Amino acid sequence: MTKYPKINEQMDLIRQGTDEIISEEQLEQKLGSAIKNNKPLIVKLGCDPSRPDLHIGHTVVLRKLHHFQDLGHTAVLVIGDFTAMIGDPSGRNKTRPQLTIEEAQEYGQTYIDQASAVLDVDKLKIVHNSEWLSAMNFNDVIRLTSHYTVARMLERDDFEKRYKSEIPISLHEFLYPLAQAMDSVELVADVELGGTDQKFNLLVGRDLQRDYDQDPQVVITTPLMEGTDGVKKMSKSYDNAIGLTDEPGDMYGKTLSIPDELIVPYFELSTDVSAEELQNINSRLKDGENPRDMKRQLAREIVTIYHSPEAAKAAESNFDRIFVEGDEPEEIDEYIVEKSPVAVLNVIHDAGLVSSKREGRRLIEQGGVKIDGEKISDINSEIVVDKPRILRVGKRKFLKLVN
RNA sequence: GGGGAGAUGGCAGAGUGGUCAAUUGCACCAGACUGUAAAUCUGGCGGCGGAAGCCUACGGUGGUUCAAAUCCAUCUCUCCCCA
Repeated sequence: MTKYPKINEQMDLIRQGTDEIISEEQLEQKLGSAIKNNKPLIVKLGCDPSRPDLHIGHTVVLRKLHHFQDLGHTAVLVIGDFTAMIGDPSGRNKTRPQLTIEEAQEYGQTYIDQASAVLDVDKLKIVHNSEWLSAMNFNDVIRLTSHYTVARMLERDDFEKRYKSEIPISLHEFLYPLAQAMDSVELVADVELGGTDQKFNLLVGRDLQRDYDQDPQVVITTPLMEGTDGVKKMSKSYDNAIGLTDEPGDMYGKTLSIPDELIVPYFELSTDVSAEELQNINSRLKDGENPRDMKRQLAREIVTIYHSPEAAKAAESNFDRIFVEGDEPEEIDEYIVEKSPVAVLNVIHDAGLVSSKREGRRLIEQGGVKIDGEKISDINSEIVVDKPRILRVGKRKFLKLVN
């Protein structure tokens, strides 16, 4: 009669790769009543559509949401279009552009498209928080804010830090956690997921639900993934992210550039390898096997998830050609040159391989430009395109010159 | 409402009349090396130019000066303290 796995089996899966569950007892209770009443749990994940470029760090929590889908529960993705329209000023002197409704909608869709690599979109319930938040009037807002105190707001880590280091905090930023909590009330969420940096916001949801006489949601946080630099958390703005829409070659290369210590965490958080396989990788590393081989496997896994096994294979052999053997890739974009003896500097500039001639000069001076494998040293060098020529700028940029 | 401090290149943060296209660190790019787009070392890191040089730039605008990121006025924004 039951379509749900046993509670302890569910718990095992849920615990995998999570940072914290607040609280496990409540979760078990909720799972129990879900089975008893044959009523799936409402599992909520909010997303910020203002930056729709997802990277594999985002997929950690999406993967967790997928687990709940697998267990038969209702996954709800809340597109934070309302909050995105207001424009989060944190970060300062950026004057972040406020999104229009259309943009927020469009970005939301992009988000869903990318998330579909990890989630079961057909079973996903998607809502926009503008549906209820924009309907609130000032009276509602005041009543909402009265549920929380300034002192409690300042408990939040980043608010506290900003306050102490004299970085401005706008009043409306205090409304963000409340708005997000309102989403939980509106959805009567049983569980809310988020990265560890979201813990505060998620907890506010619990408090608010209690005030609204709801059973408080269980909060589950997932670890933040470190970026490819191994120093900061993964983020597009730190330029240390592996984007879900990255080309296979980029994905593969970026993965190989991670520090060795990140191999296991990456496997754990961003791939679907089994616990046994993870164990295996761990012991191979301990036995002193060349970490490169594990890293290559990791890179293949990742490219396979977002592209295909074939793309992974191609990316790998391409990588070997270029970086291991110093050879050219098999496929190179063509660029048509109009007149035949043409200055190398002009070509690399016109073709967009460098952003300015100044930069092109620097590269030539430093020996970073090659034609058919021959280093160019003279800034005024011209090239005769009597046959296709391979132009290489730096390590990774190639162009086949034709006429 | 009163008083004080500040706004500098992607970020952090020096510089307080010429020697400043602006010290330094991070990030970034290239070269060498390497299992790697890791680490390390070397070079570079506004634009045009072969170069000399020129142009644009230190929150906005206007001014003083032979000369301003630096001085003055004003505007915008931010932080702190007192009420």
